[in-house]
Amino acid sequence: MIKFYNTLTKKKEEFIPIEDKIVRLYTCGPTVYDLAHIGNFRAYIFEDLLHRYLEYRGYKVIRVMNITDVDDKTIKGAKNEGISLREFTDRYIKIFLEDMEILRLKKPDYMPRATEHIKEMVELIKKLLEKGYAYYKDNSIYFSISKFPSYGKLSGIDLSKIKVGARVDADEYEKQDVRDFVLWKAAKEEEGVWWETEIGKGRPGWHIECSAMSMKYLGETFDIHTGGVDNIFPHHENEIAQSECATGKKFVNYWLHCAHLLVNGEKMSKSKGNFYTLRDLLNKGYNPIAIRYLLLSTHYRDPLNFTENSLKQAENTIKNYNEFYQGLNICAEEKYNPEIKKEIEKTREKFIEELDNDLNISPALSHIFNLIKKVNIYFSKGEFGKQNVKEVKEFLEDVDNVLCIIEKKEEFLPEEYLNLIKEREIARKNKNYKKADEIRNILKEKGILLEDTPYGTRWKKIG
RNA sequence: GGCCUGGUAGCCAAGCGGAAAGGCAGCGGUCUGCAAAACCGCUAUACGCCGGUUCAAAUCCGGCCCAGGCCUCCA
Repeated sequence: MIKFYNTLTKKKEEFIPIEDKIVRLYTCGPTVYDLAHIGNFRAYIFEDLLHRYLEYRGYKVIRVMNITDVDDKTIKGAKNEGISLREFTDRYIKIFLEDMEILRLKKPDYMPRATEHIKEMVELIKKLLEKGYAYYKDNSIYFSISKFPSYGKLSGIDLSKIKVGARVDADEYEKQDVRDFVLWKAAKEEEGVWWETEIGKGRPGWHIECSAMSMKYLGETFDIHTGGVDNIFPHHENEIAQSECATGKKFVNYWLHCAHLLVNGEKMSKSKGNFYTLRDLLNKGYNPIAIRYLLLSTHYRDPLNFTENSLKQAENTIKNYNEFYQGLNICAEEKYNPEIKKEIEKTREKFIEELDNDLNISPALSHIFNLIKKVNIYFSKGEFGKQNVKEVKEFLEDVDNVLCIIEKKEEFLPEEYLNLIKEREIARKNKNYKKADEIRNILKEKGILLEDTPYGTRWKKIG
């Protein structure tokens, strides 16, 4: 039984999809005006874990990740560079997709762009106008939150306590009530970005795209909607309001939000100089799989404190994990140890049990490490066979459908080195240790480390 | 000001009422011809601080301190 913490009910609840064995999932995606930073990727990695784990548990997942390619920041960015909005956002979409691949983020089934769904947004706004939930003011269209009594149910916000003032953009758009939010922004000459539509000349507000696109691809009511905690209010609250008023139906059953990432215990910001994009870290030589692992290994609802030190630790973990995975290959014995299979199955059960519990990844990982320890004991005692190798590797590959941290390297050694290794094994058998050590040192200088195991000598490349 | 998180060993991080998972780093040992790897042991009488509830608290309650988030377009 899978349980998720639902922001809407503030409780852990059993997950029951609307349609058996199918999950309709909407994950808030990027606004493509700049490179995504690791804080953003924390959210995307959480969404990736959710996606992969649901599939691991046998669900067919239909997932949408929106791309916000029209908003104040993208318009401004394009204008600054004197290029079209399309050209500008295309560039960042391309980089984003590359970054996703580097971090092994599973591609959603749909990645709709806001600018390609103006028609759907207009339809939705028309519906809200017809039903009296929206009103025109100076050619912009606003949603009237006073018409939706349950406004605030997601964030638990008390409207009467909303501070009116500093952060309200008073001069730009006139609203009846400062707490109302904009559905459609009247065209502004200086922006140069607008669409001629039935509801007027203008461009969409931010919230409406997610409602329009999620409903288009997932239906008027769907299973899961995710994002960062900062999206709870106002973004997701507004999505609920506009969607439920338009359809008269419940919008989303489960709302999942991930906590923020901190850097050295502080909020990441450009002025503090603790701002990292994925590219920054790659340029420093960090292993992207370690970045993935680090962002993955803390529970999604807990704040994650990112430091380069912890990233180095993650690199070591990933290195050890993969050396274990690779290192089993040396064993080609015919013998079979039935205990291994039992341990694997126990581990698999615990792995599932933990992740079923609101994606509780840390203990799930600890069970895998405990298995590795047990396998190492049998392995070094010589109580291991090639069928066991296969079993263990298959298990790690199985959980890797969720974790994606195995680095499958096809590494080859030149013939002459392989011959040296053979020579050394003969020397060792003849107790000619001087020669054996010489060969080992020669190879070490070439960056090849030899390890003698009960099953023969294995090698690995060292950095 | 209102609402909400987190503060567990050198570092990262689980546990959330009944004898402190796991990872990384370090030290000592076992194995090994020697290494490497692995394994074993040691590194939190203790979970931000102070009180309280309880037979029993890291876990519940109150207060305080620190860090962070949201309060109209930030994942």
